[in-house]
Amino acid sequence: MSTTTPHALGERARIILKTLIDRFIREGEPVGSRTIARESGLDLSPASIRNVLLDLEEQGFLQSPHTSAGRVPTVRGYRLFVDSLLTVQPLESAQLALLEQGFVADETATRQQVIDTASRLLSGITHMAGVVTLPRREQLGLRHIEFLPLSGRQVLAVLVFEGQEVQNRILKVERSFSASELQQVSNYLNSLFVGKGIQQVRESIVEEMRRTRVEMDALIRTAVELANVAFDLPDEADYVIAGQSNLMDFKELSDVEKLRALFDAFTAKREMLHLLDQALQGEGAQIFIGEESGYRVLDDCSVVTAPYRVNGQVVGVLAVIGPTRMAYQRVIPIVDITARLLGSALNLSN
Amino acid sequence: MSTTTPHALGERARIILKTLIDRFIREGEPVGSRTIARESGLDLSPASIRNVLLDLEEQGFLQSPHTSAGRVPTVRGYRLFVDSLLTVQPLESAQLALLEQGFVADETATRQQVIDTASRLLSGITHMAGVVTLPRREQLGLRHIEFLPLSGRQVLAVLVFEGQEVQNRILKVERSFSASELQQVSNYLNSLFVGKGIQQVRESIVEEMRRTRVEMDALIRTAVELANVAFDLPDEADYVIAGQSNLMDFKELSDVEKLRALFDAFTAKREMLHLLDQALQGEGAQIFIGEESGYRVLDDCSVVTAPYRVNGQVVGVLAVIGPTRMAYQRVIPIVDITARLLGSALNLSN
DNA sequence: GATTGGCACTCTCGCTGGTGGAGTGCCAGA
DNA sequence: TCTGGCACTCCACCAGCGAGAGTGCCAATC
Repeated sequence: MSTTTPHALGERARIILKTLIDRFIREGEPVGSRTIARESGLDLSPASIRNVLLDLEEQGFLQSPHTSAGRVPTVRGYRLFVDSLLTVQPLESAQLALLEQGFVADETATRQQVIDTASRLLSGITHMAGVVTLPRREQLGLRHIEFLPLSGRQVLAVLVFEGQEVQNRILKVERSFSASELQQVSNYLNSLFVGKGIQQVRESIVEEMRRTRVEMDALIRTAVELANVAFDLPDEADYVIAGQSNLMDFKELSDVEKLRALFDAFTAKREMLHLLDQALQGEGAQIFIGEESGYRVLDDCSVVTAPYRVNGQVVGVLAVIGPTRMAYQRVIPIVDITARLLGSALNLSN
Repeated sequence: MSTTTPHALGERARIILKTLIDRFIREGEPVGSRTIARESGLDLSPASIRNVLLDLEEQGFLQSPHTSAGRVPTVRGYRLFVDSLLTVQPLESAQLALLEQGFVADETATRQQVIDTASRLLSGITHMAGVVTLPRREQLGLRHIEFLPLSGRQVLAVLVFEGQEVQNRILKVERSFSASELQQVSNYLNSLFVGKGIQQVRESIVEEMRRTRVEMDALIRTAVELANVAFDLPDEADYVIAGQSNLMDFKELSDVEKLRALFDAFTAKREMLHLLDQALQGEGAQIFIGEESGYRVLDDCSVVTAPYRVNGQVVGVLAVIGPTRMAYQRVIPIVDITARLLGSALNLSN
């Protein structure tokens, strides 16, 4: 690369770039030198601004749709903006209130309801799409396990986790079990597993299975076998999305083809889940701008994510999806705070 | 009304109307007299056809977008077409196979999965939006009820219904209960309620409560009170939708405003549920064309519905939603057969 | 009397060329 | 180093035009 390193930008260039992007985010139209001269606060003529703009364009931070149309940020421009130019706004108190009200401690709310609320709030406040992944059970401690006889060769397994999460599974079994038999099985497994995460439970099961071969207690053997089936099913990741249709209002996403591809990706979920998984690792808010996400359908979108915690463990992530031209300085704190509120709402009443 | 009654249409007019609508459904563009002269099989010149078209337009079955643009069916035209002109096609064997494969007896499938499959199949085969309401629990018999102690003042209620339906509810209670206490409660309630529908259960509860005032058995009293809470929560109607984005491909729905309103209605669900409720009453397939539905957002859409049964009881309805210009003769049997297949898939393994 | 060919009419759609405005790049002068 | 001036480019908008499609009506025909 013969271009200078990105951060060799002078103060003036930085101010001009920031002014341009601020303006573009607000108005959505290419910004010309005259506008910047007026708004930047720098006492410079449009002509001088133009020189700087030319530099910025050469360095790949800006581009112009055509010769006489002002300039528009590139992905690289947004990146610089987000990383070092942006001044994160404190959340407006009205919006904060809205969020807090949304999560008002309602002890009867199910996990599903809390998650729905979160994604609806995200999309409602930002006017974009809000996404919340379901808590990964891998990370949640088991509160309770129970097996119930159904008719015939069916057993109902009920797994209760921290964070309001209840799972039912209907198991097909070899022979029928009596209620009291299953009761004992449940008791035994509870004493063994409660408090552990699924991963630990699986390890325990393996260990128990080894032990069982030696110690020939029929009950324990049954218990371990049932547990093995109950915990065998894969831990499918999933998410809830709200406000998809908000995206239809952005003119930069008005290409029907692309919009449709985007919506299809939302329902197919696979790619989105991959992306959101990456955000699970990171610490705080994370931002994927345009092509950075690596998924074609998101080329014209940015994704702002933040992980949320239950019991100190990161169990999921929430995100706002909108056009690359979004008010990052507003969205970032919204996602951040919602993540915290969601975490504590799920912690409640464990 | 001075106009003649709708069915005073002569045979010739009927043939012409049918030809026109068939063609319009296939091609999507206003149909002119020449086209009809060629396709109708009638040995008439375009000029004669025009005379008939004029009549049909005066009677409100057709309209022309502008003076020189051929003609297009009105809602009334479609209605007549659907009610008495249409020749329902037998389902293509390829599609039938697709449907049957989709519902192949998989005993491990949950109710949710079966429903999802149904709506996905509907939308996949028709290339429109597929909707399936969840089975109304009101109509489903109870297979099993169980109460489990959680920590503190929480009790987990598990309700298992016919049709693979399992419901969990975390109840807040006045005092904590022991496992064995709840076991007894569960046993008692099972003996009382199993096999009954929710409505009957509620009646039983009321009756029991009256009895309880006299007979002062603490256990029974507790049981009835818990049951009262567990069955008190409302039976929320809900549905699953698939292939929403298919609708974006129809040029007649390309108005972004309207499309957005439609999508919002799908997520809000309320209006849609009202509409689908109506279809619960009817016998077989039912069709709402354009404004007939009574909901603005559906003005440009038609909805083809059919109820489905579990244990002989109508418990839900499925629907295909698309533009008024849809291939009714194909869609009707698809919806019909899917309804039957869904019903038997849910009956399975009760 | 129903049917038909002829015809004038209407409306849309796509193409063309012209104009005004916005913004640029560059250069010469301060 | 900054600035005013200037020629240039490109888009968006509009009007005008011709082709094409389809109509309604009328007079002629079977």
